[in-house]
Amino acid sequence: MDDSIRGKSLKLKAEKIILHMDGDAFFVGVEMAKNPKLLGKPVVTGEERGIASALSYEAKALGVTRGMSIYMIKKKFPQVIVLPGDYAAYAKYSGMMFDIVRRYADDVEEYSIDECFADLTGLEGPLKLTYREMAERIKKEIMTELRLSVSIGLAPSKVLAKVASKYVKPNGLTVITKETAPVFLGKTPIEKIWGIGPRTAEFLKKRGINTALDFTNKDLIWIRNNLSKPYEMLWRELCGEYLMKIDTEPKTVYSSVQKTRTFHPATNDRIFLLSQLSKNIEEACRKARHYKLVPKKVSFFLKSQNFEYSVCSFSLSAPTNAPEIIISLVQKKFGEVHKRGVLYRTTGVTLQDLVSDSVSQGDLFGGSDRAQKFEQVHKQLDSLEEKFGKRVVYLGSTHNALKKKKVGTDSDDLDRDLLFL
DNA sequence: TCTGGGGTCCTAGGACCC
DNA sequence: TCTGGGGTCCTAGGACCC
Repeated sequence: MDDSIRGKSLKLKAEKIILHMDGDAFFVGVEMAKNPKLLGKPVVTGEERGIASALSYEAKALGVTRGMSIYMIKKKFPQVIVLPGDYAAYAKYSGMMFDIVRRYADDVEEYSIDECFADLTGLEGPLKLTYREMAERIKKEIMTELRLSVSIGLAPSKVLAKVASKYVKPNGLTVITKETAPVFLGKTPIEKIWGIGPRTAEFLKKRGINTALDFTNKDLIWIRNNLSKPYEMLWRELCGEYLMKIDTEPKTVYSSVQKTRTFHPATNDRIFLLSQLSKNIEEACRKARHYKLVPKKVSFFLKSQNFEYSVCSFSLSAPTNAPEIIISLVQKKFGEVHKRGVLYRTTGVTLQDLVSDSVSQGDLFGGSDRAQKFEQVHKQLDSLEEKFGKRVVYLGSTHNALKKKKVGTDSDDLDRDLLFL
């Protein structure tokens, strides 16, 4: 075989074809699929949170932006239709969307509720379709079966596939190859690259790197000397190397679980803040129990009006997901983060270093009797709540968080049965 | 971006040891 | 008392993602 031909065929074989699919204004898209009367209208979701989480392109055209307060939207744009989020529906449509991609590819990574990656490499022959035709079919099936619009990018690496799917949006289909990449990268501002946030973008711009092409034109030595480890992989992926693997495992393990709550007006009230933390802890523990996980460490924080964090973290002598234990420890440490005269807007708790509860149960030195009794009680309560719907029972220490909740008060919170332990 | 909520990974630097 | 050098482990905090 001629050397140049052999070189070429090896290269073709090595080249990966990665698909990235991104839902267009996904939450709003699902709302329109559920209720086609909304099509063509300015729609936003996020009413329950008080800020816009997704906007239809019509709403965007009016000047509504993501994160804008619902109050402001209703005042300035009375024609906009404001909807509460319907997360169960989003999850359902998300699953159906990914199943359509699975008709074509075995290896699909569900990256977020509205995004996935898939490996199409080598499917041209068996499917008797070009890669572009596969993407076209996926788009068409999602549109006709689910009435959803998506944008797709095809490229030899994940990072380039992300560039491609963003390049034309909504309803786009963009193919980038190693050869054509410079054209696309030259038109992509550096801050639009997946993995480059505001801090790194600022750092790079100061050094004259304004586009993704400027970035790939730097040599690898420069990247290594000036940036941290993950950016080398980013650089190589932008150059067309396939390094970030498709991860098809569904997410069932967490290394941490976090619950936070913002309220307004900001406050310094100890009792109120502690009751908010108590609620955070209850909810985080509930989630940990659901995944049969127990934390070895706990951290909690107060965030001030100026967005300054005061954090406190501590290890548990024995892992537990019984909120009573954790609440009493947080109460003891509260003084370390709470300062007089500072107004706080957010509380939060993170359960860290989660391990399987079966592992910790078998431990002779494991939980105290007290902790294990609480854990038993919560197991019972969890199944009770399965039956009667969520939030049947709250701890007494959480009572204040419900009573004093200022925003988005749903009145039946107050009527729920409270259990004082 | 006048800023909600839930995650992950990496790094610098301290503690501790020889 | 002052002085090295080197290794490991852990933690806090930064930066990023959707």
